[in-house]
Amino acid sequence: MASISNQKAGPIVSEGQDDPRGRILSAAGQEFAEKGFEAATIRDICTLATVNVAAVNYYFGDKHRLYIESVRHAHEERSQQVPLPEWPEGTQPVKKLRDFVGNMLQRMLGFDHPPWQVRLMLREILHPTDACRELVEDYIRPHFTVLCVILNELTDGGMSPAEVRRIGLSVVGQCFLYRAASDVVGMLIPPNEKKNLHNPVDLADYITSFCLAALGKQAPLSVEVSQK
Amino acid sequence: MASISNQKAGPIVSEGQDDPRGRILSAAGQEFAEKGFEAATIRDICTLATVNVAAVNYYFGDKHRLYIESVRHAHEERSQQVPLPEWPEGTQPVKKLRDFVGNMLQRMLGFDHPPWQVRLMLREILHPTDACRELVEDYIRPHFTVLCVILNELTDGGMSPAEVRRIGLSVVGQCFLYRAASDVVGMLIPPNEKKNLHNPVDLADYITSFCLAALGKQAPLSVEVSQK
DNA sequence: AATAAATTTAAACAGTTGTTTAAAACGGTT
DNA sequence: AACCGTTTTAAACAACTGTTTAAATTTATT
Repeated sequence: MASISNQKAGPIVSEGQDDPRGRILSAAGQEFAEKGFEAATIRDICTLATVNVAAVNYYFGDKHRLYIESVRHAHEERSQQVPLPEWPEGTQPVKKLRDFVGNMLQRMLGFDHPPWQVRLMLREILHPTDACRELVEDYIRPHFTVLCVILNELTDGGMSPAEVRRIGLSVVGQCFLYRAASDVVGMLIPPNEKKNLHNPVDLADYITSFCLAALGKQAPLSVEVSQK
Repeated sequence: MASISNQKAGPIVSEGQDDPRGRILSAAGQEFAEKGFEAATIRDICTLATVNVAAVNYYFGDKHRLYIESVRHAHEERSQQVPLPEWPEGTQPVKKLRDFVGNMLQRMLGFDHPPWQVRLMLREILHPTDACRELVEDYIRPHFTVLCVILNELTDGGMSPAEVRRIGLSVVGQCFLYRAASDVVGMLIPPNEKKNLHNPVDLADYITSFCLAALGKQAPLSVEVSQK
């Protein structure tokens, strides 16, 4: 007879090594990341996952629910791949900020080109769908909160939560540009400059310095010749 | 017989008031901006433009060339809508920077919600296609160059072009986040905070201050209680 | 080994897509 | 009024989309 999953979407359980569900999830993530929800086709996904076309509907119900699961799968994997750093008690806030920025850039930019997990999450950030809320609550907000705590420590609690958040967005924004608009950034600067300066380590040093200087925790980036 | 335009794509010329070409261009821009290239359909575009389905192929050849023209049309319109500010000779670099940031935010964020021209350009920046190169050369690079000149003035030529560009990207990045990730930003901060602080004017003041402080051209944002 | 459930398969479904066609309507010129 | 090229139209095209079907196969349980 027909399968049960037409109504409830999915078999009882499957977490093996070569389980088709996992292969579909991975293939779908890559296709959605590269082409977006509409342009990615179930047939391409199933070919990449070496399963039958009907497998998507059998395991996930429909394309939309597959997409939701793909985004969840992506940020869960990425959380394990690049976990937040942990600091021993008494670590200098300055070091924490530098570590955090380096960690964020590492997670966003990756080692060579960014993994599909990040590109899929990025799509959801730029053009949010139903999957966005969970992504924000389970992935983005926890990270952002850590940053705000560091910034609060750094400024000895001398700023309001709103001010702290605004500075946090300044930190994130500087990193975010290199990820979201990487192609355009690459067109705006000379190729060798991109090679030499635009790597996670040097960028983390620079962005941290920029923010520390703005907060008066470090000498300004520019030697001032004349005061206004 | 059949029309000539199958090979050459487009009639001789049409720049009237109610020309169908212009209506298609406008409708396509809105649809592409909202849904992206794949999800936007020629039929929806033509319905919105109140022309026949075949009009797109008659005037533009195919969907892809219509998209290219739409992006061009978008940034040309936006250049006229929000032109770069002009300063009388001798204007303080600090004021120029503040004006530039305010201008950029105004152009990106718009008055209420951003116009479709900006959202279409944003899509092209985030997921570049053939239309990207022209967008960068004719729109983005000129703006970025102006910013770099201002920053160079501001630091009295005391920085290398590469350093200037990097700081320029810090300025742009802070603005860019509020536009590209506006939904997620809105989820990360309290609603009233978004209303009170996240408008072009206050954001421009803050971002300018942040950068001026980092460059030592203004007092730090945070009063320092203890030096490291 | 036999039975039942779970999974996989090939084929088909109905709907939509971008694009093309050939005829009709339009607008200006002689 | 007749002719011309230009524009607009309704209809059709083939290809592709997500989804469903019912049978075949595998897997597990008795």
